[in-house]
Amino acid sequence: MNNQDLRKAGLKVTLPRMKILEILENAEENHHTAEDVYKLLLEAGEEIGLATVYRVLTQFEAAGLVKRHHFEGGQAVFELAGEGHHDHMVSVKTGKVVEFYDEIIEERQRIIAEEHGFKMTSHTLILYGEFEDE
Amino acid sequence: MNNQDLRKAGLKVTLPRMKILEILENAEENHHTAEDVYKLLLEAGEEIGLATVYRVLTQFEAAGLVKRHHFEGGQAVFELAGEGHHDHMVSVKTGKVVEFYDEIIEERQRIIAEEHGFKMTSHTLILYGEFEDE
DNA sequence: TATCGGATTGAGAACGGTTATCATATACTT
DNA sequence: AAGTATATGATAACCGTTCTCAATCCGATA
Repeated sequence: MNNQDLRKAGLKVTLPRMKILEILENAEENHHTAEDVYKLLLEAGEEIGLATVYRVLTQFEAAGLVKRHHFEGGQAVFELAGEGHHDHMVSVKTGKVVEFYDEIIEERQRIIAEEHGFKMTSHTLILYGEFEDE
Repeated sequence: MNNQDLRKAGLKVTLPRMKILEILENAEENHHTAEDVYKLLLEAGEEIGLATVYRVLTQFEAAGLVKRHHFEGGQAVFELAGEGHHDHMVSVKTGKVVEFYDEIIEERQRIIAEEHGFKMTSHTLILYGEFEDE
């Protein structure tokens, strides 16, 4: 992910955009709230405004570079959009997020949608609970 | 659903609580935002405050009488909690909601959770799209 | 490389949904 | 019917997010 990707997305290459991409790529966790990203940038010594973080993340989302999820808790979380779709398992205790993909579930969803005359454009499946080792 | 249910839930039987239950039971739609309920009550000539609606719905939720869902769009929606669990199909065009249940999906979720050492306590599956006849 | 014009930024105000505050009104006990 | 604790309604506060707008930056052009 680099300047070319930004340009391809129709976005000027600016410092805030590059820095935010950098954070999303190099952070330990894959899923961040806007405020997370903002704080990480401040800690890294960058001068950036929270509004810019929200704006840029929204632009990245529109460009397909990141995905936005609404887990429980009010704040949206963002992740770099890799190639494939996946669903999420979220710890209600620690917030830890694990991704998974199950073709059987995907297939059933398509079938159910069709049975209901429903043209499905997206879906979200989130499992809440806690990991046994936490 | 009646006064006994409220008492059983540890809630005093008050006018606002009864009226809100009534709305949830008799409305055309199964899924309502707090503001929906509020407006329906006003239209029905009731004097009630929005704060009360939120409070009561939250209490109902805690008592297991209603379920709260976070579909896209920011506002939470509430539905009477019937016996069984189900998932949702939401029209991004009209907001129409259809419920469904699929044992294969449920089963796969349990298996996947187990495979990840994850103690699942709840889950949400929402399909977004539009119905062919709308 | 210096200039220019439109896009982007940062600070803070504004916003929408929801929750907290608090004085008043209302259920349930005796 | 009276007393007491709980519930209510109006409104302020709250929190995450978006909007506003003057100042700044990017990058196409000369």
